[in-house]
Amino acid sequence: MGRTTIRRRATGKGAETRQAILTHALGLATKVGMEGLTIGQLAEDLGMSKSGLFAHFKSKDALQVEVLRTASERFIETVTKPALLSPRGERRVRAVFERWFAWEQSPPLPGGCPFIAAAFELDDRPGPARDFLVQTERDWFEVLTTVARTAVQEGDFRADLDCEQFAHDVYGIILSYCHASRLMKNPKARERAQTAFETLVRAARAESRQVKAGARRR
Amino acid sequence: MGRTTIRRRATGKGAETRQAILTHALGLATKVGMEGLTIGQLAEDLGMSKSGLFAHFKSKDALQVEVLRTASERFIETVTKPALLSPRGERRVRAVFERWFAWEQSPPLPGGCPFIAAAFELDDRPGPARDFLVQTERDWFEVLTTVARTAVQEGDFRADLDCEQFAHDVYGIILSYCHASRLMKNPKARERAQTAFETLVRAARAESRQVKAGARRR
DNA sequence: TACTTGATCGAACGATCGTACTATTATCCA
DNA sequence: TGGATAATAGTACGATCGTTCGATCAAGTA
Repeated sequence: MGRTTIRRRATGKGAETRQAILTHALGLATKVGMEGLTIGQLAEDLGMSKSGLFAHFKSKDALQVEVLRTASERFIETVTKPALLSPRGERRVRAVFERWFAWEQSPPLPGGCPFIAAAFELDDRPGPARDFLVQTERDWFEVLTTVARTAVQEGDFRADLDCEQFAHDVYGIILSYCHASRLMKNPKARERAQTAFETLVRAARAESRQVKAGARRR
Repeated sequence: MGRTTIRRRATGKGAETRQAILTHALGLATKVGMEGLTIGQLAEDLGMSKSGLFAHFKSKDALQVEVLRTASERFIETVTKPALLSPRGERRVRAVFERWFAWEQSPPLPGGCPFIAAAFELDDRPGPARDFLVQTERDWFEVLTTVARTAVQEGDFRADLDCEQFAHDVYGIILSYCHASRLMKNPKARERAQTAFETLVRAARAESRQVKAGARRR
């Protein structure tokens, strides 16, 4: 019933190399996918031996999970935490949306958001990597839903807003942005996403009462 | 300047086997992805030798392109053509949307829409497969944009509707449906997609004048 | 029936995959 | 500083990858 976490030293040389591996692996995974990740390629890129690298993780499955875990930690630092510094309500919803683009375009992720790539890669491949990803995406949906619900509580959004539908719709905007931007190389992708988002927010707003001053955007 | 198409017999035993290969490969690709496709696996599944199968395509790149071409042809038969039988206007827009779900859930595609999976798999991998996919997606966007524009011409949709934005938004609904349905196994995925679509259509409708009788749904 | 052509097979290529073992070196603490 | 332990390297394994080549088999035409 207990955690099956492996005892592992948090400090020392090993931990450093391990982090270096995961950082590089994450960036690589955004380009070649999670299955495209290769022990041999990673070892060559980092100038170490296959077996030396492999020893840090005991299987490729485990490596994939650790890469996703690394991504998840960085996502929280890049998107969730900063967004929670914004004032509750619509502004926080906007902050989450904007931080997400900072995440997607950040230099450590040359191929874009690893979760989205993994979502369509692993959706039909059961295993620990897929399981971990699903949990991560659940957490992300909960963030989206919660900030929307907060905006309802603050009176920015309609009381009868379906916050889960709102979260679902926001993710649709994000996904179509990735498609337009990464595959189609459409220069208007960001603009289209913003337009869709503004429409969605406008429809979510409380119309019947004047909201407390300044709660609207800017 | 000429086509680089290879002369190939359209009939005979070879063409039959070739089709059988492509049909099976397409279904397999929806589950394991385009890179996950393997000559050896295909050969074993179809009970033939690797080299015998390989002879039909002269490289894996070519095989991938042919799989995408097969998918494209079936997509047109399953989605585009039937939708064009619906009356012009909003009803045709709805038909395209509905036919797409029939496509995504059709038995030959056990892993869902191959284009969407490929879009996120190949977006960072230049090559002929990616090039072909981009063209296919361009065509699909053009279908979406055109049916929306037709609805404007018919007076169902607002005259100032941004039809490309509409197409972009519809695809966002479709993408978030795939995410919710395939990865998250959310039973409400279809429902959420329909809700989002109805909102989008409602916002696109011409409100200022009474549209010709019966053009509204049902 | 002979010959041509297309379709398929069998075997093998070098490369690379994930993984397992055993050394050897580096690091850390008493 | 020495001895324990962690980190890395070396080598090898069986499997599978895409691909090549020559042989064999089937079909159709003369």
